Amino acid sequence: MTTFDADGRTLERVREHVWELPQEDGMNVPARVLASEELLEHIKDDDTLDQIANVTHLPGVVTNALCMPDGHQGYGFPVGGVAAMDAENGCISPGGVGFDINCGVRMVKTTLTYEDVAGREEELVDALFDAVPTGLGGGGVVDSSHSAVEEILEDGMEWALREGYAVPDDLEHCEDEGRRPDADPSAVSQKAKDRGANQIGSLGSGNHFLEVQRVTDVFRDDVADSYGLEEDQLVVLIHCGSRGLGHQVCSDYLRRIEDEHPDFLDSLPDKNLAAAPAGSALADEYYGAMCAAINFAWVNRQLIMHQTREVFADVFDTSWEALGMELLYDVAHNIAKKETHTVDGAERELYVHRKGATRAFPAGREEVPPAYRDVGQPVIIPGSMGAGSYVLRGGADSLDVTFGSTAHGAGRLMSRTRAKQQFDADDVQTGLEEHDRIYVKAQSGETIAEEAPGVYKDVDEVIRVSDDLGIGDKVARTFPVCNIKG
DNA sequence: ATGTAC
Repeated sequence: MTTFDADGRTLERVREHVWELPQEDGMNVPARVLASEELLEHIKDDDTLDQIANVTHLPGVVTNALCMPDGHQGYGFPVGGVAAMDAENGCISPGGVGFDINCGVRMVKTTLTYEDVAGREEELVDALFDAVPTGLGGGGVVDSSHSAVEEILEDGMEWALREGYAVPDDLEHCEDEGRRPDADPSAVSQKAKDRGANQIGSLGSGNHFLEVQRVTDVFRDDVADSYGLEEDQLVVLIHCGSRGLGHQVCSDYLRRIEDEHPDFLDSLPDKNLAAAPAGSALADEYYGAMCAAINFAWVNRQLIMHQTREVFADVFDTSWEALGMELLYDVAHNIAKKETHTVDGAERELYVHRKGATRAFPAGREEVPPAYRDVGQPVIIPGSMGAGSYVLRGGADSLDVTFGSTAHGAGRLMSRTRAKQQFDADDVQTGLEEHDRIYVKAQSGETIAEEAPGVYKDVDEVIRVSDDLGIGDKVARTFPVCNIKG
């Protein structure tokens, strides 16, 4: 048997790119890491492997807890963690979703090409920076109003449609059509609502960004045709989440689990795995609050897309419709969801947790919108601001291997603290501009250092593993033109 | 990720 020695833990090779931590001690199932040996080298010395093993201690976890190819250590669960718990006898874990509930990515298409924007990058990046609020703290696209927050939490993208910020096609091209019907605004604390009220339509900070990109490669012509993507086309990527509102929801429920289920918490190897038993009142409340925060995040991305459309219409002196600025798809990176999966030949209702992982449903699955049902859902995976991104399609094997999931990014190589020691913001910014003609404009220099291309793994390697495994297949690759961030 | 603290 081939093994990989990782600082005290031994991974057993199941097949190419599939490594197993065998079941031992309190593990309910084995854990699996999906990675090449090159990617394993990046995580062998940190807490990633301990964390994914810890996840298997949670009650009702099914088949395997999984770490995606871009995985790295996180809070309780690793980032890049996928775990499915039985919806009746299992549990639901805020730590398995993450603080930034429905952090996610959408791609907006255009009919422009790189030629149309070459030489005008700075004009465009300045206009986008002016139109889209960035950075920590408050300030959104729409004025704060408590009734608006309530409606957004309840209705998600349907609110945006009613208010004239969306067209019906935008809803069709969101996971869950941009609305989680299980949302329960009454389960969201007033404090969370207050934090969200003046952040409706704001990018935030950290790894969140808005990037204009050009399509540089098409790998699967038939799928790219279905998605409306071709070489040299200009597209826009929007990456952000639920801001302070989602963060507050996560904090509130972690605290409540500590207060209300202390014995259960004590039985787990890591307190940060905090989970509420399925069927408990607290589990239902968290699920309702999380779904509401998910709705909020969709509206957040929608309003940023709305601003983007207006900016392009202004800069190119036409309408966004004439520029073909349709939403390709909006994917969530941090969510849990009740889904039906086949486990050992039987259909089961599961809470699938994807924390830093993307749903990657293949052709035929009913949740995939009709426009993409014959080819599989689009999966949008951002790399770093110097590397560009990928569009994949949900792979035929994803349901068997990962509960229909794949990676969500390149994955960090180092902490933000270390990144700031290692990189200088001005050097990074001028390097990108002079070497790659990538124009970056940020609210804070610290963010540029924290998000320097060198702090990320090789996104090409992450995608290679996803494609080889058949969980997410390469469709197209993009390269940055200009980027705004917090 | 985040008004970076219980």
